Amino acid sequence: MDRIYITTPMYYVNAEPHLGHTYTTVIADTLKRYYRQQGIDAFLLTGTDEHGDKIAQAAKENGMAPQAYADRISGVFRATWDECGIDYDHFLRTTDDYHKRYVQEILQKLYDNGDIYFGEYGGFYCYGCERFYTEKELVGGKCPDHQTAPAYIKEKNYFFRMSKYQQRLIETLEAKPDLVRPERYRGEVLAFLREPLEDLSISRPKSRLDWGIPLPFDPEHVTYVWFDALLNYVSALKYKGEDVFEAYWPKANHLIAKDILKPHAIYWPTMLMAAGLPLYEHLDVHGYWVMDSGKMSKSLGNVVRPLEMKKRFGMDAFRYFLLREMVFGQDANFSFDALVNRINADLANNFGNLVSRVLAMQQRYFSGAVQPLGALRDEDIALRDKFVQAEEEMKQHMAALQFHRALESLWSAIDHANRYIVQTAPFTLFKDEAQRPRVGEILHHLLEVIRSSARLLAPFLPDTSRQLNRLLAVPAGEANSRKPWGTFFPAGHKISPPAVLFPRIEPEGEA
RNA sequence: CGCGGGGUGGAGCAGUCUGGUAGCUCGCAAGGCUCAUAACCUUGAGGUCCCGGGUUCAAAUCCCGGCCCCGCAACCA
Repeated sequence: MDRIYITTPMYYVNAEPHLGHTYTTVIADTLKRYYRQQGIDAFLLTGTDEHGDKIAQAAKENGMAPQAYADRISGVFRATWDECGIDYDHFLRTTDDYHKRYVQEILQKLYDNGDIYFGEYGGFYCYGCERFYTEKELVGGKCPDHQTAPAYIKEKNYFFRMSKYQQRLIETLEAKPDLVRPERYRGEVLAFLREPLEDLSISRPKSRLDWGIPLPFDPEHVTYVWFDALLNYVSALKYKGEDVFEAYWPKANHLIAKDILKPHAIYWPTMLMAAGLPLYEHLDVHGYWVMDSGKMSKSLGNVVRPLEMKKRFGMDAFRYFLLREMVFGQDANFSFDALVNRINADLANNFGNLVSRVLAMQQRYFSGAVQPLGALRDEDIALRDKFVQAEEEMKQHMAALQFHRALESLWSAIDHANRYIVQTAPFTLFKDEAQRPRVGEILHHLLEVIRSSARLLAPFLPDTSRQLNRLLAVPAGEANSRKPWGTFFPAGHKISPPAVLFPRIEPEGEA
């Protein structure tokens, strides 16, 4: 059986879930549902990253112990994904015992193999980034990320011999063009690797930071947060069992945003090489959501919180927007106008209204009873083929992570169905008694449209898909039926009256 | 020579990798339908696809050069 292992990053618990976290998690969930539907066994991992300086500081500011603070935020993440209906298989916390043990196991292994050595390091350290900067990297003497002057500190550190694996990593990237996707990020990584790679400092003296995993070979030091966090992708599987690990590693698709490209494209593969593990299959990198109204800011009150979006627009509508609006890999704009526009145009008008008119006619003309089908006419065949075509296109686009195009393809078929109604005009034909059997056929085809849509939408809009199947009275377990067009509904099968799937959102309704 | 993204009808965006009628949403104009969530359907107006070269039978798309805009501040995906 084919398998795929889908991961989100372990979200750093210094902030509560916002738009970015939600996007990554939603595409991960969509992919999982999609692969499952294709008969591919998919395992979805998410979780929280809880060690490090920033967390220790944030906890202090909140007057809490680091663990208590991490417990709270991690709990918010988990509750959020639960509330959003994210179908994850495991939620890892980097403070979980099994994870800590695994990190120590790997550290010991690399130490024994000579890939970790003790050295002295002096340099400009940015507390915000939790990393040292070379003078060359500083911009005007300040950290390019935080615009603050770093402190010069000198300390004994343990180093991972990352440089040793540089050549092998370059060769791997060249041999596997789809290891890092989309292309532009692979290029970025290769560009970075043209410069000599420095060894990675992987420890912090306890005197400076004690909120971390102690090194097994030197309890006076704790593990650098990235070295700790990256190993989660393996430790989670190991925790589930050696058989689970064997089943899913290395069939990993890591989903990340572009800001954490370097740890995932450079640290992580070299760590895997040193640990003697095969590399992941894909690193899938997406862009940022840019707020139309300026920066995302608490003070401006425009922070996008997933649960508020769910409450205000419905989770499926929000998912639709995220998946349809962003081109995977590129930045996209987030605005309420665009969101409302998408919901009204695509979901309420085109699709919701289509379902509504079909079910209304089915109800009014035949009391909901499905009518028998005769020979297909040209327009019926064209309609069916449009959905066959959409499904094929969706398959290609999903393989390329082109969610927006997958949905576009489906909507092209949905548009065709709206045209089909106008062209065949069942509401006119119905006035002629002799034409009523044909009206029954037309509606039968339109019910197939809805059933196909429910199936094709399932990974993207799971709740809507379920609701559609309920309206169609599709028996449990047959939602994914591939029975040929026109053979699914027996004559007399009762369909429910229409329901409003996506209410139109009036512009003045937004704050 | 810091890195990266982008410049496509009034607005917002796809399309560019794998050259071959320039597409979508909104808006605008006219018409149709009345089953439907004032939704749906048809037609129309509106485009030097940033500029200049080059390759080609053919370039928004490939190559070279140039111009302009935007991020790299953050609660960070």
